[in-house]
Amino acid sequence: MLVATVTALLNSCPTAKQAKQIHAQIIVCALNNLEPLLVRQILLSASTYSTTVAQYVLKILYHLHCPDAFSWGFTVRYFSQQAQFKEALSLYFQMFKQGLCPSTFAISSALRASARIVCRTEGILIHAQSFKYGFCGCVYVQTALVDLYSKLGDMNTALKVFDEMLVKNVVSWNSILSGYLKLGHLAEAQRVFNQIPRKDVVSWNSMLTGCAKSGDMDQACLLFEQMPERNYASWNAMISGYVDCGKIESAQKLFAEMPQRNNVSWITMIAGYSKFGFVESAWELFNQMPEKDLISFNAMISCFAQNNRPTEALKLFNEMLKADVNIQPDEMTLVSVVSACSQLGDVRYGSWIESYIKNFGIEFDDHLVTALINLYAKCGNIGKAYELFDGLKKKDVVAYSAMILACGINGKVYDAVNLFTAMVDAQIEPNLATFSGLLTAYNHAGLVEEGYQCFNSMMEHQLVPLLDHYAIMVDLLGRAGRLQEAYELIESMPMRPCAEVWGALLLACEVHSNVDFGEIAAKHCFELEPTTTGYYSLLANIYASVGRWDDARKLREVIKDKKLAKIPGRSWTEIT
DNA sequence: CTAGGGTTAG
Repeated sequence: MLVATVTALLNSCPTAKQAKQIHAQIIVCALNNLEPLLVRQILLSASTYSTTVAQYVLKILYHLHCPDAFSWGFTVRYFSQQAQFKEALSLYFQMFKQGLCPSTFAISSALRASARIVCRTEGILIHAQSFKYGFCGCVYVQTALVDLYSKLGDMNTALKVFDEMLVKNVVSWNSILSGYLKLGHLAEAQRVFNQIPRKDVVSWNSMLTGCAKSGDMDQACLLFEQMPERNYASWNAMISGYVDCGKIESAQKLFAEMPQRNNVSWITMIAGYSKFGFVESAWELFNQMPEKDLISFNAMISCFAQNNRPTEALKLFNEMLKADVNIQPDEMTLVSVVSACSQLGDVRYGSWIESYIKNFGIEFDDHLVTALINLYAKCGNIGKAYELFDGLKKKDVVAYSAMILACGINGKVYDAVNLFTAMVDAQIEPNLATFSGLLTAYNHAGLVEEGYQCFNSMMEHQLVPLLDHYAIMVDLLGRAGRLQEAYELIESMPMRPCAEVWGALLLACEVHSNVDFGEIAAKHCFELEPTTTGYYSLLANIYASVGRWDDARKLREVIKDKKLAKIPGRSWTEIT
């Protein structure tokens, strides 16, 4: 590669991520035999992208006159430490292809990389190589192997390697412990924990997290009190445990009590608030954060997107791109941004967002593609949605549900049903959202009996219908004119019906000019959402349609008063 | 080796 080409490439690179990938290419060139002086020039220009890369480049240059196994090993380790696991692995295999004998350095780093991104085949291959080169007695290699097999969930092999270790260290103990915890074998983990000769703070934290994840906060508390030393991870694991079991107040209390907070603490709380719909509290914390990083922005953007505040999500996204903040978004950012765009349901966002993704050099991973399916479906581009769906590497329950809904809102009931059948055939368990999509499909097609059957079949999948499912059913029954049944369904609901549910009935009553149920539905809507004038209009329409002009007029008066009373508040939100 | 952010819901 010529200096000019590489330099131009780097200068035109719009994202740090792409720049990093180009670094990787350059480093391979460097190690592969380019003239040192030429490469030096390239690397120095590359190093302007980050100080860590600059430091690294200097070290590489030191060895450059002879790209030997040591340099390669050093490089693999560097990438592994930088959490660039894919790059680390690919470098390792390139080195191997050159016929160079790997060092324990390279092997243990490559194993670490394959453990972190759970590359089964690669990991096992490297294990075989380390055996071939006689490195299986090296503690670093052994420790990495124990961790690899624990992360793969293969505890038999992990234990086999572990038992062969002449010198067991606390890291290998901890790897075994986290292996069992990952599988949810709490009792086994506890047994291992008790056996660890010199437990360190990681051992305690792992055990604590295991208890918290299984919902046993009492045991987690006990461990937290007993542990000889606490670090950030200990406190954060406790906070995260409380958030997971819905005890947001306890989480809040610990957050306030902890001696020092790091970004993980802040983000755990923000995500916790988001989960339970406390958007204002999340926003307040976010603003108090001293050093906001990518993940904190992602958490906050996701909070807005998940709580039906798409405009604020997009606003914050723009905020992070501003020069004074300048944080590069990643796949996860875009997933929330795409979700926000689809909530706004504006066709224009489709191409806007795609060009953004391309400009930022972001990969279209399955999550992002699923979010895009929804976006295109909402914009009515079902063909594009299908195209994306077919291109998915792995179709999971979310992907199927998104596609079923895509068909549902675009009037393709039979496609939706076929997808559902295909999904069940593929042994993928439908969830609540799957049924939302399917019911939506039946609703759009006005297929009452099928919808009913579908609703009732939820029980067969051990699913209890949520508010939304009831809302769709009420809408379906109501539009079909089966108002009595719709009303009875509402009455049979195990949870308190929200305004949306009564609103669906009210709307149906307007369509069918039914005063009796209309009045009941409206009464509930007025109670639940006194400021929404739309419900008053609906009832007024119903009165008008049966000739009760006086009642209709009275309601229109009420609407006028309410609108007047609302003006100050509304204009305020519109300005900001 | 432990702790934080993602997709579906007329």
